[in-house]
Amino acid sequence: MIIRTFHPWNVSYQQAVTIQEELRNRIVLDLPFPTPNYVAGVDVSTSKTLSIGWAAVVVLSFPELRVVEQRWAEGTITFPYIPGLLSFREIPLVCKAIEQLSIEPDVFLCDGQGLAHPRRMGIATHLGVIINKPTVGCAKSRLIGTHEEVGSKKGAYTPLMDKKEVIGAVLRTRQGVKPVFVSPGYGISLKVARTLVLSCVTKYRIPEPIRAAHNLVTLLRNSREAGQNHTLYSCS
DNA sequence: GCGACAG
DNA sequence: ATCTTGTCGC
Repeated sequence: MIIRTFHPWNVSYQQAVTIQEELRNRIVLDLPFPTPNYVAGVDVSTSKTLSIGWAAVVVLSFPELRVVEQRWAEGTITFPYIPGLLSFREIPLVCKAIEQLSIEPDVFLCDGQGLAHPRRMGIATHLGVIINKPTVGCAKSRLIGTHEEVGSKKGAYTPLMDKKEVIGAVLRTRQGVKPVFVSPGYGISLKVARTLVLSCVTKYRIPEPIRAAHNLVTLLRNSREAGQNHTLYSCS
């Protein structure tokens, strides 16, 4: 996939916020979105000590949910984790992985928020604006917004509200576990985003594409940082 | 001023 | 996100 970045990543906190406010005007939610053939999952893992990280994008066929392509990238992580500015920390590396794709996914599921963000610029939305492809935010916890209790059955959901605006859905993907926070990233409606996430869930809380990407980055990190652990074990 | 706060 | 063991429940 060809990616054209139109803003710098090495920026200050204030510059990052300004960029988000500018990019907000480029959000589109009504791109054509037929039933997808390929759904990608995106995730990033960071080193516990060094300032490096790994990004992975895994493409699954839909609705079979079989892995058909996976790409990854290793690189320096410079931007700190600041709630609300996650995209400035993770997207540069994510783009390095996405660039290598030979298949062009119909939609990308991201581990984080989309519109459910103070400036409507969660990592999923930011990524979508950059690659001009449909994206969905699927976070494991809340950044902003309020909501009622969610039903206990798989598929139950309740709107996530910011003031009087619906910014996402709190979705129960499995009985007996915490719900996930789904919000449109880019080029997709909340309803379609929510049903897509549910369609990508099998027996786990997290939808398969994101799970696959998370497994890959975890594998990469472990294989790269195994050295210290092996030293500890060999002492006994 | 204080608390909350994706990954 | 990362650290970190066993343990309780479907």
